[in-house]
Amino acid sequence: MGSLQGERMSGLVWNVLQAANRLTEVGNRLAAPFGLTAARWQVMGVIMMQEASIADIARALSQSRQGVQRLADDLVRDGMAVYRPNPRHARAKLLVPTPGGTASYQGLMQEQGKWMEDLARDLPVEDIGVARAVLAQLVSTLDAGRSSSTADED
Amino acid sequence: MGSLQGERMSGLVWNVLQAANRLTEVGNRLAAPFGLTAARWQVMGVIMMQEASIADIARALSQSRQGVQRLADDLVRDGMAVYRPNPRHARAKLLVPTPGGTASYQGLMQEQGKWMEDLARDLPVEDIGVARAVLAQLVSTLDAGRSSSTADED
DNA sequence: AGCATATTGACAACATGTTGTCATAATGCA
DNA sequence: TGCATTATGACAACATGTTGTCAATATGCT
Repeated sequence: MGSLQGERMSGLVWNVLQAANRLTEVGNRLAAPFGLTAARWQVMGVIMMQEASIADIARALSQSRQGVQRLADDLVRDGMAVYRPNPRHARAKLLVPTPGGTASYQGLMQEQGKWMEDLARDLPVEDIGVARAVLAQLVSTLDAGRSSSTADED
Repeated sequence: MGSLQGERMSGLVWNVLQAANRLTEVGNRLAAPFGLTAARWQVMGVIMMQEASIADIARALSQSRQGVQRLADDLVRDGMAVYRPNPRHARAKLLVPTPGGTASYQGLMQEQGKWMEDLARDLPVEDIGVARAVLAQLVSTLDAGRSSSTADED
């Protein structure tokens, strides 16, 4: 029954999940010295580009507003970011990095750069490209399937 | 600063994390009709091969005993598995699937097979192989780095 | 046999994500 | 203008993972 194609795909899925677990774990270790976590780092990444409301950030990360809300509150509590009034919306405050948050983020990005070069050293350049294309296609297919079955979310 | 190799690697990491999120989400939707979740499905997968203690399962999945313990208790509560005395260890009970759990798992695996074939349809066979190799190498490198820096865990 | 060490399960605290529900603010259309 | 719809934030419940701690059980070595 199980087609050869299907078997290979199952193996790929397993590799993806394993890799994601490891990457998140290392990401957390990398971020800890800067007072950040992998998840908060992601949020900082969004607001470093441009100030954004909670809902904006959630959309940028394909996550729920509620989850991002808690991360944002944590960042504010830790002095990494602050809420600023939004001239275009009374409730949707804008989250912006503090100077300290900016410094942490930039230091962390520098560490991440070194880490990425270490990881890339073991892999053929062209294979990385192929892997990216495969995963991008996979994400695209999965997203397409989602929008067809459920028309609304949140 | 950021090398080209590093940039490509960062992109790959982002693709991996995105793909893992989607896969887990779809996995949960797939498992729900069978009274399972993606996480419990994984645990069932281990004990379908061979009865195992909580610690055995945790090692097989590279997860913490504590996390697996809760999933196992959930499976037992839902009638998917039962604890059986371990002749070789007074405390380390063995987790084994019930007939109902076995039926759910097998039905789910059949659904998964169809899903995998759908996903594989969009992708060149040889590219899947390359992607798997890249991710396997990545996992290997990440695991190697972990064992060198931290000698003990748990 | 006896004791140090490792393994295991239980319990607690926490980080990260989800969904559901509600109230308020913004928007668009008759 | 007024009203239905949408967008947003807040709060709660839950699923899944982590780490830390403790007690009980095995195991191995002298």
